[in-house]
Amino acid sequence: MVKIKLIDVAEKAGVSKSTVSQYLNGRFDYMAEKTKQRIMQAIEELDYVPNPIARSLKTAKTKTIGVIVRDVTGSYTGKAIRGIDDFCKKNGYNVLIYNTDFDPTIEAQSLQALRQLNVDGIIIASSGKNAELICKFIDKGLPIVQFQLEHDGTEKHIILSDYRQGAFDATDYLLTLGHKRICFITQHFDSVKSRNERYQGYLEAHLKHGMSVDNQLIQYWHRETGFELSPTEVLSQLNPPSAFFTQHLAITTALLENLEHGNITIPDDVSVISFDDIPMAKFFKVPITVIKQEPYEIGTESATALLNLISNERMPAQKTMIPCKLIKRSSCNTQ
Amino acid sequence: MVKIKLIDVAEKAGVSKSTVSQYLNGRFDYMAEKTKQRIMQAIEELDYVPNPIARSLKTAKTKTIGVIVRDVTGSYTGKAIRGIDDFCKKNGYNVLIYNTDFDPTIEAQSLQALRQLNVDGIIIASSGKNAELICKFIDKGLPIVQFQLEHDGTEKHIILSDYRQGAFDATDYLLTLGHKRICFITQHFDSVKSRNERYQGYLEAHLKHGMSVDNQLIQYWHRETGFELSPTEVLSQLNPPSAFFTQHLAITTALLENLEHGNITIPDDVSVISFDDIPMAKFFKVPITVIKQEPYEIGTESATALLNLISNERMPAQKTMIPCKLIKRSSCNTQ
DNA sequence: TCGTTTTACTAAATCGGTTTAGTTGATTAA
DNA sequence: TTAATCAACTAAACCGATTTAGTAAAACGA
Repeated sequence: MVKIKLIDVAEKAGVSKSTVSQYLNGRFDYMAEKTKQRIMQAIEELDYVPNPIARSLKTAKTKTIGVIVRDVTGSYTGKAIRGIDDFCKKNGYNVLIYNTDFDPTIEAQSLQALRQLNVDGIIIASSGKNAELICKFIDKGLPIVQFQLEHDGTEKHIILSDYRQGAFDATDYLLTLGHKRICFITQHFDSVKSRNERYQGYLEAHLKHGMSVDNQLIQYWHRETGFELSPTEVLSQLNPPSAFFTQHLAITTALLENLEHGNITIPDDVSVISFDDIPMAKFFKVPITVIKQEPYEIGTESATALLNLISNERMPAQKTMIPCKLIKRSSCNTQ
Repeated sequence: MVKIKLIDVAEKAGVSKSTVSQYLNGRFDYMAEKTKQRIMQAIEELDYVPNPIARSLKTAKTKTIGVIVRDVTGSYTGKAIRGIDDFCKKNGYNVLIYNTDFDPTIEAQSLQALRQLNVDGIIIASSGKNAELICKFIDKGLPIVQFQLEHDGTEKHIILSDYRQGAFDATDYLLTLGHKRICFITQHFDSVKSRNERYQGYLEAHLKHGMSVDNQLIQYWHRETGFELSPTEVLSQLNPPSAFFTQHLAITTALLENLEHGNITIPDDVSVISFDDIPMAKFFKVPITVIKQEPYEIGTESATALLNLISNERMPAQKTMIPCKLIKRSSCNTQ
């Protein structure tokens, strides 16, 4: 198969390479109508498609962006990627995905790899451990948009759920149902702003109901080691909570396992509300009430922001928050 | 930020561009040890990284492969992609993902797009509607590996589950439990070999148990329009089945919805077994017994095959089947 | 009528590597 | 001693586009 190239088109149309290139790039300022026609026809007849590699070499643009996530396999991440990809494809961009598996070192390597590949921009759900590297890249002119998690609040362009509102709604709902002690299970705050925001929402809801929060109600879960204090143990303490509010799906899964293991029934023994929607939740023994995020929309918003950033060099920093939605199912009892 | 290029390295090391290029490509045949050292050091000091675009232009290799799937968001597809990606990254390849949303037209466009991007190869879970295009590309020398679904059996390189064995095991299990009438719910066969293979497995199991199959037991589901005859209706027929065997997750979901709606309980009223594992199945009201596929492994196998094909030009055609595994949960009763 | 613009196009440099065809000096074989 | 071989490099062409600087002819203005 002989690859048709620009010079073939030029010869066929009886013009120079330059003119064909002008045509391809829509610079018709000083081009005779009939020249245009001839080039168009030559392209048509030869079934010519420009070589993006050659173009990239000269323009230093690849029409490709990189996306760094923890794991495409996750339900939030999968949908976010779909949102990013759909928007990018629609705008002529390709996307390269890098999985970090929650490892900041791999995250750093991915950032480096993407830069070496000359991507036009990067969308990253960062661990927060590579803030300096990200800043360095931004300073060097590489457009970067973050999503999913805010860390120190210095992020320039970031799109995420309105965690405060989501956590507020969840807590408010439970308090309205009459719960007095709601156990908030989170990963360690580690100065991750998004985790704190949820906590703020939780606090504000208590404030609204004129209630205070007992520190014992804040419980921690680690990705590697699980719960610091298992939910069943929490329930056997003095003044146990009547509800659990888990901050993401992995915690919810661990919670459900633990409760099942301890023969504790939802919602009779304890109510449960979870951040993140659960696939096929309706078939659960107890369909879990959740705060649903909109990962697909977060994806499209991130991609929109990045492509803007790519074309508009100097865009003002901007933080976009997508509202969460309370989906009532049957894991919460009135008290 | 000044981009370091090959010529900078050459100057610093006091050699020509060619020599540096030789070094980069590991052609040390006639290179003095101290030259090697000097180049190495220059690269080190300048923190030089070759520009892959420039390299691609000359070599006509992009170190990128394309993957065409229906939807990354699916649990099978997501894991398969992870498998492909992990293997490719490990071998210095990047992967571009194209989603078709089950639309053969988009599939064709994706194939064209990937070819225009000069990917080194393509992995595709094809709809079967673009067999000629795929053949044309293969003939033109573009390595292509298929996975997930076999259509006319003429596929050159293909990796998929051993559907016949999986369906056999599922059916055998139900028959052993004493079921006499098992309803097999599938999409229309449409001469898709993988769907037929499942059916063959289903038949063979019956054969083993000395039983015949009633054609009424084969029921159809369409992606757009749902069931031809709803499961509840099937159950209200003369000689109803005592078990359903669904051929993939989307059908299972539809089945469960329909049964719930008709107040039919699993497994008391009817047993259910499903192809494809179900995420978080253990929390279901009735944890569904499934035939689990190994999408991650299918992904890595596909990638392995493709990279071999890319380097070994003429590889013999090869079909790889990954065994399925029966996961017994509690949706099947003894009869 | 002659200089200045404007129009319509092109030659050649460029992007950053790879690769081919040499070149040079030293070593070996006849 | 001299041609042939070999080791260690290099000059220059090339990949397929874009872009800059420039040219020739036509149109315009005074």
